[in-house]
Amino acid sequence: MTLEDITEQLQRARALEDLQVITEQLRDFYTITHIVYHWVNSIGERFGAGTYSTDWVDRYLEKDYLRMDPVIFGCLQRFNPVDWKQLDWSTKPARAFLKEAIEFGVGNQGYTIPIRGPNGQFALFTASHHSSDLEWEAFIQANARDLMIIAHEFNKKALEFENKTETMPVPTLSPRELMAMTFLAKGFSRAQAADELQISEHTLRVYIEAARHKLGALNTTHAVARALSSGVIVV
Amino acid sequence: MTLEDITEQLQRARALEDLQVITEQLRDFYTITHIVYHWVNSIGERFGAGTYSTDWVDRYLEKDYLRMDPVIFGCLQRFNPVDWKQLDWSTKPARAFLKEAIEFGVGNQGYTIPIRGPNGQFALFTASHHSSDLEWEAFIQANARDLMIIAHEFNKKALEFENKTETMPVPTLSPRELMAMTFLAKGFSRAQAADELQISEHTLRVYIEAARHKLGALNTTHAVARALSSGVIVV
DNA sequence: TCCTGGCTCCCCATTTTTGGGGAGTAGCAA
DNA sequence: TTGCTACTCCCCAAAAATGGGGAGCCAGGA
Repeated sequence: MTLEDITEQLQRARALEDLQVITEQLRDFYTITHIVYHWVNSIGERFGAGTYSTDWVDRYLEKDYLRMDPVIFGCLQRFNPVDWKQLDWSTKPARAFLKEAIEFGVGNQGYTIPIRGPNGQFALFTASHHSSDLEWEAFIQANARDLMIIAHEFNKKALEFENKTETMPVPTLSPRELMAMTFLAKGFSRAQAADELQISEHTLRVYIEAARHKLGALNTTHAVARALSSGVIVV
Repeated sequence: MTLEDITEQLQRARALEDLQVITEQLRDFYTITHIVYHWVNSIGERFGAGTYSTDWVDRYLEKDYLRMDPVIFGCLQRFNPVDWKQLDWSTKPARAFLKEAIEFGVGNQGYTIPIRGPNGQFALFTASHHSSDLEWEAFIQANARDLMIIAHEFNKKALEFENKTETMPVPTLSPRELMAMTFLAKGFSRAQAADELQISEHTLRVYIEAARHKLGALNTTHAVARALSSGVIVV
């Protein structure tokens, strides 16, 4: 089975289970210990496909390691893929976590690609292996680009699956409504925003209300949050 | 000059001007009309390197086309690169905008890759050309992967430059502060959020205030907006 | 033509938020 | 031990936001 075969299969994937199978194929293709795709969607639900043992996944969730995993933390602040060696393992809990991970069969080497989608969607694609630093470096050097492309294909699929289920069409705000929301997002009070737009505060209120209703928001803050995370406005 | 030469040069780039030169080299290498990298950083500043005429850039900024450009709008909601033909050009202002863009020398075809970095950073990498649909499709088919890798290299550099100069370090919110902001972003009132967190509303207020100060925000809505667009919280 | 949508203005009372202040607990690290 | 940070609770008065209502003007599409 070649890499081309696998990516083709990835593009044909129809459900989450297919992604699971593909992580296994990739692991075998590269003859490494693990391939994992881990995804936090726009409403905070988590989902993963990968070759970690279920014991480890269960333990990870149970102990809420998400909150202290240096890989997650590092990737949230980075754009580039990270080799695990680059991360900050200096704190005690971080080292304990790493030790436990290795006991559960995670490789001592790892390379994780952060992927970001619209609406704050965030995902990680990880390759992990038991090997020496030198071997691992060579592996990364040789395969970094392919891994990145594959990671993106995975995320494409994950978003595709998500969109099938729920999508609220993004409402169209009028120019004044956009302005109003933008000023609010910038921290202006209603009075200030009205002043800036050279209209009465009462009028501004009408826009905010209109925008709120269009966005299906419960209050002004919610409306601004929705407008921002749906990309309707940019601050 | 080969593509390898150009990417190597990209990796050696030291300043924004270097990126400008590289867009020109890429344009010539692919023999297309334009290559543009456009970037909105975490504090809303805009920056671009590319081969568009300065006339067009000036006009674009002057008319505030950012707010109605379907390319921007489409990319904000998508993960995949978009061919301009897929976008929604049905509104009148959108069509007028396109017409004007073509008059100013922008190609009738275009392919734009959205790129997202940490802290809500967002960038676009665009290839544009004057050509038939078929020719363009072939070009994209042949070069999509390379373009994506190049786009990522560009963004890597841009983030590198940014970090050198100014960075308002992203504040670290405590778990409770994060919860508070998250509930507010979800549209909960303070009373509801406090209820949800099983604490008094007074306590919740302390968190909101603390988060506000850490985020340098003028009011709650502003704080939520900043938390969202800096990626501190995800709703 | 009529009708819709966008823009503008005004009133009311009620609820919510804000901006200060202070004070005690627990846990972790130097 | 002595800090520091996170978490929890409380008071008050002033400012801001909310949720209804109504009304007129203009432009563009059916």
